[in-house]
Amino acid sequence: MKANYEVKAKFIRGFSDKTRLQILECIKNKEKTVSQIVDELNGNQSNISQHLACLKGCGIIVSRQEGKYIFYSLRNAEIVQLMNIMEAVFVQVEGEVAACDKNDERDCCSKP
Amino acid sequence: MKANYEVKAKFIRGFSDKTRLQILECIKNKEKTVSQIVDELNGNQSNISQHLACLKGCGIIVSRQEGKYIFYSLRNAEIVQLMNIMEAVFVQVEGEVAACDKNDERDCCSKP
DNA sequence: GAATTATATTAGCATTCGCTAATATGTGTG
DNA sequence: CACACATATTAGCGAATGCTAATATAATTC
Repeated sequence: MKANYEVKAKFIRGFSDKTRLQILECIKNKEKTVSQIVDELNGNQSNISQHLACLKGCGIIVSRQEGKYIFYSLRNAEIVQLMNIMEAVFVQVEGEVAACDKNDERDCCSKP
Repeated sequence: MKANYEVKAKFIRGFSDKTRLQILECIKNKEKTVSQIVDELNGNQSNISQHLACLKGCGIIVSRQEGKYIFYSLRNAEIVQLMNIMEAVFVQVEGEVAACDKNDERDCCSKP
């Protein structure tokens, strides 16, 4: 059981950003074009585009072109399942994690 | 269905680092002390300690003290399940994600 | 209680990351 | 072909992150 932790970390990092989580939620049930996503999230086109590239590079989403539109969707059902389990586990610890945030200037992770 | 994406992202970020993934794997089946982990991973004590604090702050692991030792273990069975699913989904996309790494200097996510 | 061992914290640095603004590419339309 | 619209890319900045080395705290042992 070898393990490439670097690459695995990169994969998971795809999920570890608030904007990317919103994008994933946004396209979870239905493929959407970039501009639809930008609209729904009320986001910046460049920013969303970059996050989409990230998610694609991480193997989390796929795209298909239709005329001048590009539709993005989750890669497959396993990704959906993973998102659901993440959510389920997250709600268990949410309070604790949020609390950890409160009392420090440097991030919870590296912070003293 | 409200959603605090900031906090959720922070939770997931706990899993998105190669050292933390190694730590989690290391204590997956059995609680371990800091020095055991440091030894097994051949790591830096300060570094490991900081990552443990991060994982704890993210609600992923818990600790208990026994004399001068502090034992760390995964928070609960759901975390194990999440790790397993992450692994299962990861192996599907591993090749692709690794490839994405190759050809760029800036990170896969933000990189041109 | 001095020395030892185990762990945590701090500080500082180099790198990565996420964002915005500007520009480029590509595709359809008059 | 000129123009509009959809998306991608680039550059640059400030903030977050991960690392190491040094120091602090806490519990243990002699």
